[in-house]
Amino acid sequence: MSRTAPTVAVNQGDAPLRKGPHNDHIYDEMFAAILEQRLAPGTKLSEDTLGEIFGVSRTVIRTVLQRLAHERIVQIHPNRGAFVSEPSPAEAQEVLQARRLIEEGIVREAIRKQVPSDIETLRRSVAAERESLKKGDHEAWVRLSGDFHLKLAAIARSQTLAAYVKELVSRTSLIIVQYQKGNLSHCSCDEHTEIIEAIEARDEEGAVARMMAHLKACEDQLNLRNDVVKADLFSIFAKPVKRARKSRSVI
Amino acid sequence: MSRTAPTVAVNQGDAPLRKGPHNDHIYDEMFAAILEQRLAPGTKLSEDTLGEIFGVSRTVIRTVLQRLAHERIVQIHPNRGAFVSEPSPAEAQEVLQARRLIEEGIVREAIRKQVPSDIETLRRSVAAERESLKKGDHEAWVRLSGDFHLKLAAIARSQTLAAYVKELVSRTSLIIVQYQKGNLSHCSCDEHTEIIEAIEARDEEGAVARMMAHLKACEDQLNLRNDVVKADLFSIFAKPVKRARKSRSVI
DNA sequence: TTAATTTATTTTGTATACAATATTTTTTCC
DNA sequence: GGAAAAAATATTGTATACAAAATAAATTAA
Repeated sequence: MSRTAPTVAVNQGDAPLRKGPHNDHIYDEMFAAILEQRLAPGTKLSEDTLGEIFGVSRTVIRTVLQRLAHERIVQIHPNRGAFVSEPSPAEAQEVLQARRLIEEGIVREAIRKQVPSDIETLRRSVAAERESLKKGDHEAWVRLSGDFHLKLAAIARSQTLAAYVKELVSRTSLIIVQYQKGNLSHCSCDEHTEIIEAIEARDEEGAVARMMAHLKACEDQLNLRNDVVKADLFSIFAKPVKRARKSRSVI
Repeated sequence: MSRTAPTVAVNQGDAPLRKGPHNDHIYDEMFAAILEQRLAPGTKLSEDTLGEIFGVSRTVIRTVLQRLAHERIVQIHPNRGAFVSEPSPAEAQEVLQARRLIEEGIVREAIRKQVPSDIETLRRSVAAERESLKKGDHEAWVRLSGDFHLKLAAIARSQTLAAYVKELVSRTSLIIVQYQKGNLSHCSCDEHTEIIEAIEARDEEGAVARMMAHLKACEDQLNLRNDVVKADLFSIFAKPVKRARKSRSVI
């Protein structure tokens, strides 16, 4: 109501406007926005607002939100609405653990199933990643560095595992936004390149070790001590005030 | 329209009729029906019909169907409707492969994270499974034999992996319906018991080996030769008819 | 009769309307 | 002024209405 944007903000021009997988387009758009960290964790995703932005009714927005919720990058609180997920430290560790497990399996399978053109595909992906890093295009870099893992899953020829990896990679992106320690994220290009080389050489243990090291490096740049992150203001600025705060406000 | 069942068939009596997680209840009901093999693969899931049965509008049925579709036990064909999934042989192999990978990790983690009461829980689960088998309650047996794997995932303390296992177990149920070779499904109780004992003894390699053998036994009772399954009538009853069937109808 | 075409019916996709629940603002009371 | 209560507003949950597509039935042509 109070928004100033026009009714159709995204769908202006190219799309047939009333045809095809409207659904998928909006999903892709929102998924990319979260993956590329343009939407911060905790952001409220109002159905009305999104409907205005994409020029559709709440019905289709709802479908998209439920899909994103099932992929755990959006959280729906009943009667309260949808929000970009804020993974807890415990959830973050779960995601990283699941990635180690699944991506080890994927690396082993990729070594068996690979054909030469697959290696080419991986190399191009890393090249694009390096390029985006050089240009300082953060959004492209996040997308491409995840893309490497997706391509690996595709080489393992398992749509099932690929779907899980897609989910885990996007959740990892949310985790990094929330818990990254330093300001500069470590360059994954070299690690990706090493993994490619080990896969090409069919060095199974070497490839697995490098993948594990890569995921470990990712985890090491996180601060998952939940006491620090979720401590409330009182425990941080704890001045010795006589009368303690009363039982926390009931809302 | 032509159905004879009354408008409210399931929701008669106990439920508050207008409150709470209506959604979840219908989801549970449909999930159980598919898992327990009361709904055959390929069954059409009409929105109107389901709405009548559960006494709700298509809106909420739609939500449930989309959720089931994301879990891959229902397939939605755009503009055609939702159907109970019919996993292809290739998909079946993917699912079994994913289970081997993920459940190996879960077994290892369960060994580390277990407390004595966890073993009790597992034992009770297998006892119930054995009981249902003795009573010849097929539906309960299917549910309980899957439940063992879910409980294992819970002991590994990973909701993420538990969700994946839940998905894979229910897909396995559909796969067994479609591709089981003999008529009698092999008794998993003993294998489950062996896994429990190895976990309790903290015999990691032994527990993993037993889990792998268990999943292998499951796969071995399947006939995944896609030539047999999907061959059309002509190739089976191939009489030497002069004029071959004309180029297939263009719709 | 068989096949193709047209018409009718059914079913899904989306928008909208209304009810139920949260949230915000205003009012009241101390 | 500040907290509590009440009213007003906004947002989600569900049902319904209508449009688009697919399926089924009926008609026509060969």
